[in-house]
Parts: sequence; structure tokens; C-alpha cells
Amino acid sequence: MALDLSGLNPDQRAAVLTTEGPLLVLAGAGSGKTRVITHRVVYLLERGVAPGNIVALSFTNKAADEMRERLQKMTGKAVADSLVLGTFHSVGAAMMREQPDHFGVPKKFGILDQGDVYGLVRAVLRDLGLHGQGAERRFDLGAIVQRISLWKNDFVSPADAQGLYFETEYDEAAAAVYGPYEERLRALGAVDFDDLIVRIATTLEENAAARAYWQDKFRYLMVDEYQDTNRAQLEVVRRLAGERENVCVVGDDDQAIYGWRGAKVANILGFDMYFKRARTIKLEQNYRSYAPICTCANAVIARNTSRHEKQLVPQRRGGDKVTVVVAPDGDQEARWIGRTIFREVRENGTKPEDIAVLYRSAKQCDAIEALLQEHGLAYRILGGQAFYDKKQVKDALAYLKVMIAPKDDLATRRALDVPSRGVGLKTIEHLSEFARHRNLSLAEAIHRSDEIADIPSRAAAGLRSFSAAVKRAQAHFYASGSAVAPLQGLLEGVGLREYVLKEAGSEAAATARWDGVVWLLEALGRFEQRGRARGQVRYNDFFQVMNANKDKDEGDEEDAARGKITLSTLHSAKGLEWPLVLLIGCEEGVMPHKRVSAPRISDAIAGDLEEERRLFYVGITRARDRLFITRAATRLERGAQVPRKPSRFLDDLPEAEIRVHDIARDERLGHDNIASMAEAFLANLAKGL
DNA sequence: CTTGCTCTAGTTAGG
DNA sequence: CTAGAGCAAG
Repeated sequence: MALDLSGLNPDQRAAVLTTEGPLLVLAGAGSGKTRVITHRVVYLLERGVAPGNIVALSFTNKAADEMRERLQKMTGKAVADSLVLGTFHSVGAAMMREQPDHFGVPKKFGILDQGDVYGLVRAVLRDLGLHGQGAERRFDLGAIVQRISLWKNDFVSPADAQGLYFETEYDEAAAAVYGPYEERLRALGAVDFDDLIVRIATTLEENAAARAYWQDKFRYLMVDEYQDTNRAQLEVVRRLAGERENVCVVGDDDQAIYGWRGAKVANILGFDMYFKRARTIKLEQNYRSYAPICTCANAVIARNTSRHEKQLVPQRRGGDKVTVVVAPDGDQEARWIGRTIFREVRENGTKPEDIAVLYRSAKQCDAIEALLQEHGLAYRILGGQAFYDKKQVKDALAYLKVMIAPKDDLATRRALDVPSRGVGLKTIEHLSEFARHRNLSLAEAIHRSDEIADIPSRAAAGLRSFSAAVKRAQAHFYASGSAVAPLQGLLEGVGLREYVLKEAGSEAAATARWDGVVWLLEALGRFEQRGRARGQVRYNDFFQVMNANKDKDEGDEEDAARGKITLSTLHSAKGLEWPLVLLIGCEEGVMPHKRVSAPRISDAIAGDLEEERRLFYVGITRARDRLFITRAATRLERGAQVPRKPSRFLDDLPEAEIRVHDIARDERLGHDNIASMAEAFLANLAKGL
């Protein structure tokens, strides 16, 4: 297999062929970045580098999987699978598992997920008496968790944190929690996600033997989406690279949109400060979008000051102007979007999977979702609260765990809680104590609850029926070998379905919520089927998938998207592209988001206007053929119709490349604002009747 | 312990 | 306007 580089442009080829020394590849949107990375790996292999000596780090499992898939096609499965290819976290975890002593972890260490971390922090807050002590002392757990995470990734120790100057009570609370939190982690023999990176960095710094071992093993490093790295990740890269500095990082500073998560754009902006011999290659040819889209994108991003100067040079000629759509109000904006998509699909024959609606914040999709439903169009939603993350689905999942993994006390507690059955905090305390004394799980304690004194009769009755329902479901499960029907029975039996339907405000909401549970049951069925085909069903894997990766169950991106319009937050849209893109709600306060200009005290990181602009840029550059940017002149906000200012980013669009479509004016609904609003009002009335 | 009322806040997300 | 949380009453 000889590597064919003829399909690459000179810059791409240079990026592939520069294998020695530090290299920064600035890959503009749609510049063929993935091809460069895969070709580069194949080239290294052809030069005789052993696959085990090549490391490619990414941020998401999805990105890592996609890279592995492409490489499998080029090199065959065996070679591709022996590359070290994965997320920072997964590679870090693998290193720690290989040398637990060096990294200071037990042989079998646990990894806490977000929920566990919240639980720990809540417990520490309680210990410190900082929680639930009057209204003024109530903290948003997330804000504290975030601060601790940011400190860890900046190598700020608990002691360091105590010594910092604090502007807010949040910083103080977080500093107080940090130390005890770390102690508890250690006591549990567990690490959190941050440790998977930070511990690698510190150990490689302090332990010469470990450093020598890993530097010898990982001879060629590649990092994708480098603009998203934080301080700890930078240090992992530097310390793995050693003096050899065979580091190739690929990224785009103009698409750095995770500063609020601790990512440092400085890592990519100052790459040659950290790696003095660095060579920089810019990939500026854009193979994705028509010229007007590229021109708009260039004009917008040029307004940012801290960036590597570069352009998108469109390789596709022609194309429509970008359309800016102005609606009189939010409702009409949504209707216009629904109508436009409907026409595209039903009259112009555009494939649904070629259309995306992008927005700044997840809630904006509600209105669009409703309209697509009205038009009978299929869609999928990226970002925002994932399906499996919704309360009902988590509840159902807890019942599944209670049924097949009864030792999971966390799940038992959750299941016990919904629907309410007269069992409260006090009773659970009694149960836990009983369990602790006898070394039982919470579930076992529940089954033997009649042995426990001090349980009120109402709670006792609740526990008895819970216990009976669980036992019945378990028997059914062991007899049938499948969890689907028993779980369904259990959920009905404990009245979860009734509860979910009753809790929801409207009929539509109730159905939507229960659909989440149905979806879980279907996913479980598919999972069992796959497992049986392979010989065994490992439910633990199912829980992992549910916990960690929403897309796993859907298979690959293309399958999941087929036949569906995509609704996505701008953050989740990064890296994707569609022929037709609608970028909606482009108003001040939404984009840029108002929290950038008016931060709250719980915000650990101040918002950044340049980052907001990059977000807008990411949105524009997702479009291949056509781009619509929409906004509303007024919007219903907290019950009142308020005027909205157009996003300042719209001012940056070059007039020659855009066309403005004012819905009120162009549809001859009237020439002045009052008339169009009256029209809109009447239209709303008609809709209501 | 549960229910129902009142208050408050309301970005973005991955392992 | 809503969802989630806190709090007082049954």
C-alpha cells in the first residue's frame, strides 16, 4: 500500500510530510483537516514507525472512533487498532492502569462521573455546614464543582486555593471544599475525570522513570482540536513530547469556543512559545462552502484581535448570497423556519439530513421542534439535555439497575424516590444504617425492612410493595433472560408510568416524556440483541453507554442523521456541515449571550465577546451551499413582548454578500411596524381559534 | 412524608 | 412564561 498524496494541496502535503519536530497546523473550517491527520499517520507508518509509538489525542470518543474507522480503511484493522488513539481521558486512564504505582492510584481505581462528583461536593458542603444554612448560604453545586475543576487543571492545589484572594463567596466555598473533596477521593480509591489528565502531567514531571518510559513509548504525538486544550493538557503534551518534540497539533483558534470550560486559546496562539522550534502551516483552502459564505465568515472573524491571521479561500465558485431574515416576532420567525424547511423538503426535494437549524442556547429549539412536528417532519436534536439525561429516563434506568444490579445503592435510592411512596429521608437513613451494620446493600435492607424498628407504617407499606415489585421483576428477568419486558412490568407495577403522565403539564408533554422511557426500552432491546449475537449481554456496558455516550447507541453519525433534520446548539455543531443551514435568533443578548456583558457571581469564568464571535463564525462555516440567518424584531420574554436588537455580528456581514428578507415587508403585511404587528396579532388569534 | 404554594432564575458541554 | 427549589401546612 503506497500512500497517495496527489489528492492533497501543497499545504496539506507539507503537513503530512513534516514528521519531525513541533508542528502547528492551523486548519481553517472545511480545509480537509481530517484527511491531513489520517494521511500523516499512514505516512509515519510507511516510514517504519511502529503503530504503538504513534499517539493521536482527541477530545471526544466520537472523534476518536471516527479517526479509527478511517484509518482502518487505509491501513487495515490490525494496524489501526494498535495505534494509541483516543481521548486525553481514555489514554490517561490506560496509562494509569498500566502503572498504577507511578501515578499514585490503587490497582483497581474507580472513575467518578459527574453525578458522583456532585454527591461528594454536596456531602462536603454539608460537613462544613455551608449547605442549607439559611437562604444566603445556598450555593449552586455546579459553580463550585466547576471552580474546583478549573483549579485542578491549572495545577492549583487545595493549599494554593486557600491562599488566593477571593472576590465572591463562591470562590471561598469552593476553596474550603477543595481539600476535603480531594481527601475523600483518595479515601474512595477513586479519581475524577480531571485526575485522568492532571495526574499524568504531574507524574511525568516528578517521576523520571515514568517520564522515560512514556517518552520512549509515545514517540510521535498528534493532537486534534488543539484550540480546546487546557493548561493540564498542554503540560501532558509537553512532557510526553520530551526533547524529541515530535508533536503535531491541529486546530483552529477561530473555532475556540470552550474557554468557559477552561480551554486556553493561548495554547494555540502561543504554540511557538511553548515549542521554540515550531513550524506553522496554515490550511486556508476551503472545500466546503460557496464563496459568499466564506466571505461572510472571513469578514466576521476578522474583527477579532487575538488570532492567527488567516482567510478561508473558497474553492467552490458561485452560490447564493447569504439571506438575513427579519421576522416581526419570535413566533413568526419559527413559523417562517418551519414553512421554509417544509417547502424545501416537500417541494424542492431537499433531503432532511441536508438541513440544520442552529442556535445559541438549547431552549431555542423548543419552538422549532413544535413546528416541525406540526409539519410532520422528522428531526433529531444535538446538544442540550440529552434524552437519556432527562429525569424520566434516568428514573427508568435506576429501576433497571435495581432489577439487574441491585448492589447499586445510588440507583436504589433514586428508584425509591419516584414515584413517592411514603419513604423519605428518615426512613432511608434507617435503612442505610441497618445495611451498614450488616454489610448489606440498600436493596437487601429494603427486602428485610420488616426487621427494622422505627419505620412508620406508611413507609413500611411503601417498602413492602417496592420490594415485592422488584422481586417479581427479578424473577421474571432470570426466567426470561431479557430485561425489557420485566422492566416494563416493573415500571407499570410501581406506577412510574402513571406518575410520569400525571406530572407533565400537557398531554403532549406527557407523551414526549413517556416516549423517553419507551426509547430507553427500545435501546435496551437493541443492546441485548447485539450482545446475544456476540455471545453475551453485558449490562454494565449498557450503563456505561447510557452514562457516557449518547451517540453510541445510534451507531455512526450518518445512520443517526438519515432522513432527519438536525436541530443543534452551535457548540454541538462544531465539526459538522450541512448543505442548508439556518442560524436562528441572531439578536443581542442571545448571540452574543447577555451573560458575557452581565456576568453573575456564580460564573467562574467571565464571558468573552471574542469567543461569542467565534461561535457565530462556527455557525456560518457549517453551511455548504445555502445559509439563512434569522432574527426577530420582538420576542416574547417572561410573558411580555419586548423589542430585540439585531446581533452586533450582523453588522460585520459584507452588504454585497447578503440579501435581507423582511418578512413583514416582503409579504406585504404592511409597511410600518404597527401594521405588521397588528397583522401578526391577528395571525396569532386565528391560530388560536 | 407528601402536597401544594411561592419564589427565583433563566448559556454553552465532555470524559 | 416555566421549571426547580424551598417552605409551610396537612
